[in-house]
Amino acid sequence: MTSPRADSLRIVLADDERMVRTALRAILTAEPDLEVVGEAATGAEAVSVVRDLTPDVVLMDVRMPEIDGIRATEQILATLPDPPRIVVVTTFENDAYVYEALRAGASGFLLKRADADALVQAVRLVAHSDTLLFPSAVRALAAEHARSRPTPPPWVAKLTARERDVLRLMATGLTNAEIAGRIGVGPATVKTHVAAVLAKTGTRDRTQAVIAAYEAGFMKES
Amino acid sequence: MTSPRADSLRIVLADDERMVRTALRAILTAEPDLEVVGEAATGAEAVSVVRDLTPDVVLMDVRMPEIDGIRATEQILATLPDPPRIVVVTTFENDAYVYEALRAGASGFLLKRADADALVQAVRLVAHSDTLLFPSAVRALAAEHARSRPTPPPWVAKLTARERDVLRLMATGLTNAEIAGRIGVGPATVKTHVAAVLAKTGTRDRTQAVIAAYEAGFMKES
DNA sequence: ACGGCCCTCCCCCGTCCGGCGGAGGCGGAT
DNA sequence: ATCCGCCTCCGCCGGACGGGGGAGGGCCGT
Repeated sequence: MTSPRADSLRIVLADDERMVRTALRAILTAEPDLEVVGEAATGAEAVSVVRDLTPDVVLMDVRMPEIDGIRATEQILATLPDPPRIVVVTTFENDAYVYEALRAGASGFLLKRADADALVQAVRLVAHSDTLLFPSAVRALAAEHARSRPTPPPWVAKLTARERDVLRLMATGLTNAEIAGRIGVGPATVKTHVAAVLAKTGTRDRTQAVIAAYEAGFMKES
Repeated sequence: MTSPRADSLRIVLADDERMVRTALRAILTAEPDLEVVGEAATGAEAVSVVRDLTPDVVLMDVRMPEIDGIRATEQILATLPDPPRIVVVTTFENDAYVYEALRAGASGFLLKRADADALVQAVRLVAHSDTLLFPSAVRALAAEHARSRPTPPPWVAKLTARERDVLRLMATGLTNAEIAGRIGVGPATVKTHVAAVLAKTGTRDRTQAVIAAYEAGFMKES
């Protein structure tokens, strides 16, 4: 897709912290074959800067004001005919946003505490090739991960402790009577809790509630 | 962990196809800072060769006779005090083994059709750093992927096509009547299929059946 | 031609479930 | 001191569900 100029790699930095941009620029410009051609402090700015400068590689922070790195990545890849390779930069590994960014089409990701050597090699690597270390397999993996994620359910927070207990037991296949025996209350009480769970989850029967629990990843929070 | 010699990176190739080893050796030895110190044609051989030569990087094929690349990776990482970085080499992306290899502790993976430039850069990268492109986040992702796999349920095969349809619809929260309307049969027929599903899955009600479907990863085979 | 499997549908019946409205106690917040 | 949320229970009712048993038709392999 992106064809790097024969002379040097043109890079755009997008990060809301000036210090980070400065540090990245210092590291990258020390290399003769790398050139930082632009910076952006917000996602929106990143989109327009990239559109104007058509760099080879974008180092994109995930957490930025206005438009975050994921949306910016989406917009860049969707609107540009010959989009740059986008490397997502984050402070924490296991950042959930990273997976979404990869899903959005980012070519790689990078921790801010990576040393200078790794940084420049990564930029060169991602610019010259995508058959390696980030083939579509990883993107598919991330996509799958993100697909099972996008249910950061709003209702979980609204459930009371008791209702959570009951839902958890519902999701193991117990009947109301069995749940009652398990948590040491009367069957009528369980019915009340079940009704509350159904109302708060927006489901109409226990089966749908259990499905919602699974889809929301509720069963993994054991 | 691994501390590369200041002079050059010592590499071991493990692949059952001689041609592949030759090709990799040709590419790598063309670089002044890379040195191929050993080869192995089987997983078992790879383990002993690595143990003897203590290289910095191992390029490991996944599919090999006797012991495959995954087990070899496990054994190397488990038995050596200062293990090398292991890069898994595969022909096909989306190779399911790749995820298991990453889970076993491999530092990266590489497609055989990767070009020479990408190959050498990847080797350097993986030898010098792991804060980048394959931090533990990706490994955790691979682990999660592998963890959700090992549920190849025995009963799925025993379900008839119709019963699979019904189970799939059950797991979307539909009632028998709704399922009947959806697949264009009478409610009585659906009841029959549901009963068959319950019997074959060893569950007593639709809720437990849906749980079984989710636990078995049945819902991902859409 | 026959048995076997699958899909289709029927009736009866007992149970479980979910919706309705109501009630008491208890603790924390205002 | 009062209100509000949570937990605990009660009865009533209609509908959905699951078990049991039976039956007809189509397809396939023997």
